[in-house]
Amino acid sequence: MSQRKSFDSECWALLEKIPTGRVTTYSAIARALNSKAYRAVGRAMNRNPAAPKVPCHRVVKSDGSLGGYAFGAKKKAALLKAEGIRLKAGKIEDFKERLYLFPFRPEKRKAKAIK
DNA sequence: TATTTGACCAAGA
DNA sequence: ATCTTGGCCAAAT
Repeated sequence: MSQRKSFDSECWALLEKIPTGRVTTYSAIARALNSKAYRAVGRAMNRNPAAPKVPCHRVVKSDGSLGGYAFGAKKKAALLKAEGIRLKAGKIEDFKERLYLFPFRPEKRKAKAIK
């Protein structure tokens, strides 16, 4: 009963947790799923189920550049700017501060550190 | 089943 | 700073 949803579905679900005006990285999503499949995450985005509904445009690369977008990189930049993200030389300004990381929860709740 | 591909990442030159 | 190389994982072919 574990993992009855596909890996891709899990990725899309996490996207909805990204606050407006924030961005996250492919790596962060993979880590949230306790995995290193950053590439699989990106592929999942391309196979995005409902583009405007799922904020896949808020997912960027680790170095602060936007990365790709199924509707075109230009569109992605425009969407981010509309959310208040400033771009500088094709990269996100104050990337670290704009970056949103998902709560990291280890499988073993040995310590009640979270929740 | 094996191979290929991809909206990536990190390190090295 | 850019470019190359190797690695990483899941889904598609």
